[in-house]
Amino acid sequence: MSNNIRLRFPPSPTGKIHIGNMRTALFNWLVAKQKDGELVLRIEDTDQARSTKEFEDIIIQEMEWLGLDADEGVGIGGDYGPYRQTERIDLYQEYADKLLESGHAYKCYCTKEELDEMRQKAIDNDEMPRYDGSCRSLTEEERKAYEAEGREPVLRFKLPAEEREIVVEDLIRGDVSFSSSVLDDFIIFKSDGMPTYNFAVVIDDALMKISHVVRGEDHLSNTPKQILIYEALGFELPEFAHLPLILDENKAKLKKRGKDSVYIGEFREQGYLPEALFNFMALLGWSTGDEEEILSQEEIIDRFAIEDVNKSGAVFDREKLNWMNGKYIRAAELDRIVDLSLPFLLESGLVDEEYIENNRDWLAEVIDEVRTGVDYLSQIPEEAELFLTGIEFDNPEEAAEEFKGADVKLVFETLKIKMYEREELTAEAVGEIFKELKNELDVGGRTIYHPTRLAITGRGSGPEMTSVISIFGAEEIARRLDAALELAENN
RNA sequence: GCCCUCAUCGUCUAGGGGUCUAGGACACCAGGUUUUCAUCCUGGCGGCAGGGGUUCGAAUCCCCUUGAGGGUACCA
Repeated sequence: MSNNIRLRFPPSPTGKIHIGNMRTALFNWLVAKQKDGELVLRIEDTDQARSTKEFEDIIIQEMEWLGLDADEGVGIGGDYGPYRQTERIDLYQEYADKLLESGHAYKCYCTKEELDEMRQKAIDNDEMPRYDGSCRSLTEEERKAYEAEGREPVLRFKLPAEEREIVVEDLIRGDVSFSSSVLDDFIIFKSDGMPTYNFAVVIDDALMKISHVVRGEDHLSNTPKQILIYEALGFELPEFAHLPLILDENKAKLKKRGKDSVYIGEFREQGYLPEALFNFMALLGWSTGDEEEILSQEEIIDRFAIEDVNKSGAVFDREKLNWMNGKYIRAAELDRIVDLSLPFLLESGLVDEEYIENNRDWLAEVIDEVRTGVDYLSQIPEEAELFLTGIEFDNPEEAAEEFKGADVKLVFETLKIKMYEREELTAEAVGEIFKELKNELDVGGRTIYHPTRLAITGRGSGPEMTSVISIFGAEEIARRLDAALELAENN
């Protein structure tokens, strides 16, 4: 399947991966899948101070969880490796040398302090902070003198002498043009021997034969610099597409550390379903245009087009994600939801391994009932609690009063009899029993339902009574009814 | 400061000159189902940032203003 369509997702492992990054990965994946191309996972770890292997593992793990499989890259291999930038230094060096030879780059010995001073002075004078090019034409003696001082040079890209327009042809935004005069001689190799982002990204994308560069809008302003490098090296330009950013509740670029965490791992740990997150992320900046928003992976791949992506930023709306996730939870195979819910139940202490072993079917019934009310699976325990613990009234005296009411005993006793009359106590059967109760007994609906619910669940509200009774079974219900009556007599 | 981008209900969006008294989804509100909560169904509230043009006719095209965001690092 080689049609020269190649995309890449190049995260830097300097933090846990969040919604913003993953949405970019998703869009790249979608284009690759749809155009029958390949997706490359490249790790941009040139920031030695902040990159860690641990974060790299997290990225891979979370992509896998969401089903965003790469065809090539770190952890997978391929013909264009290595795929970690720190393992590609020789390559960057090689192309940097070419630039040096062709006169497109030069060594700069200015220290960070000198640069900072220069920048500050410019800002103070209300001028644009740009590198002044003082090392542009150093003599051999000056160079030697600096080296004798022990200064480690950086490599700077030399801007074209003549001012010119640099046009980024963007699939989403159309042509965006920049004047070279707003750029300065930017650094392509750091003094620690690492390439800078703008340089490495060009070398990698070119050498890895990337055809489509799909990335966040925050990279748009850097693109002209990269285009200059492509040109200086005689590389062919890829297609560019700059995605709108995902914003936080304050409409600012999503931070790695916000009020509400947006790390992918936390969504997983809270019991969000990967397909729900997938669906939701796809709709951040893109839409099919018609009314249905619950879309399968296939439908999304089928209908996605990078050209249809929005230009404006999208606020991450957790409410909508919750709604969507709830939909998916209700629609999913019960078995799977049970498997995914068990760890939460275990953690809550409501059940233990042995209990699960012996009561899996019963737990499945409970979970099935309770899943209608949750947004994510970590909410299962609190919803399931009333099925898994004994009755405890918040206020026993008040409860007792409720049970002392006229006809309550009659209702309870009749209910018991009718339950035992049934072969199978399905929710439908219980429904019929309640109807009979209402018809045969001369009591109001409230007298039937409210005390019954209280006696059985200890609460004033909760899942539907017919389901609760069906799930517990006649015997347990009878016990609870009796206990309630007893409470009434003793208070 | 300078450069770039963006601008439709609170939020995600449809809309690419007339069919828009602007459609859908989430949230919210009301009603129905469930004599509870939730689910589910129905209905409602709510928006083209402002000002100029162009045009017989602008949410749609152009300009300005305003606002928001991004970039301007030996971060990526």
